[in-house]
Amino acid sequence: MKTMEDILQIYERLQSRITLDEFKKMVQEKIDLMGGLCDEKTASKLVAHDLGILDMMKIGEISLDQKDVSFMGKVTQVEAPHEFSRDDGSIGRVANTIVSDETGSIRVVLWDELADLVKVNELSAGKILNISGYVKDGYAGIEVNVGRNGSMEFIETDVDVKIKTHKISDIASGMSGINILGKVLNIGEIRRFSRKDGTEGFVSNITLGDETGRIRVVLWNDRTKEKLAPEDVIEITNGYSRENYGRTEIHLDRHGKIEKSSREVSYCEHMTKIADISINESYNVMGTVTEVVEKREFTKGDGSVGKVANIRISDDTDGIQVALWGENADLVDQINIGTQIKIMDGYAKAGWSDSIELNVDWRSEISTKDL
DNA sequence: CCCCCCCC
Repeated sequence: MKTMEDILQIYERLQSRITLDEFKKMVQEKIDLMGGLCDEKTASKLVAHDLGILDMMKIGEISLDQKDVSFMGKVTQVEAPHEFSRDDGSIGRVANTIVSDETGSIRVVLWDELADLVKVNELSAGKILNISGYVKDGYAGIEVNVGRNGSMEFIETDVDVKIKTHKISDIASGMSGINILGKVLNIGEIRRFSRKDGTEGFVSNITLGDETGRIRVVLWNDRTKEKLAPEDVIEITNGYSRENYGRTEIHLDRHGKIEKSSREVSYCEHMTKIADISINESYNVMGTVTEVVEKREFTKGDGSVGKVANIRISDDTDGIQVALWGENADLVDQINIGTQIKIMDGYAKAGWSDSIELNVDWRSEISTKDL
């Protein structure tokens, strides 16, 4: 009986507050009150509404267009709560969790008393929750905060969970909850930096590849401590993406996770023919040097000195201008007309007079071979 | 939350 299913589904969200019998009684009262003008399902919704429960959504439907949302999901990740001081001197607590259902995952931020539930391990991975909160564009994308007017209840049911594993080619700027299985292609140095508040931080980059492409991953602080080697297959969880000088990169901060995996990943380098290059995209290109212009120094906006060298390369489809920036400019000292060049992650931009120029910068890799 | 963006 379909109606009964619908009603039970609505009741699921109320079960921590009233018994099923009480609920059915309230539904009947509602029907009577409406003079028989509404059916059981509608009456159930009205009762739920009267009890302060909003229309329930699937996690995949939650967007910044909503203000307040209610949904049910399974806790798939919990982080240790952090303490902070409020201006009035009191100590606040905040805990981040990831909650998932069969349509997706979302970050749920719990404050104070709710965050304490994580501390005492009452809220842990696998628990099913009914959540009402407000949608916020957080630092790492969309999140739901359960504040004063929100609520969180434990419920006794199960939820199918589909943890989405992304492919590198699917990653666009502004995504959160990014999970990828990939192969480590490249590992950069760990750099230390000072924040405005005087504290110290660490950051490093790796390049990750899968069968759809390659992407730069920025590791922050403790994530830089992971012992990684080229060819390692890793699984990254709960990353977020941002755009940096025109290219999308994935960030992993304290909310993210890196784990080594024994699974296979077939990374294959996808090379693009020069004729297929269009602006504002990243490419891997192979070609022969047909022209070399001496490297030049120039003054940047901040007064410091920059270096650039321009060359031209060709393959069997076309030729293209290439700008070698910074340290890459020194490469012109060892290349000649006829040198074979392989560029990974070059970035095509509009050059002068309608041409396309392939930029080789600090995020690119370039190698040469003399025939 | 870091550092490079810029030439002919």
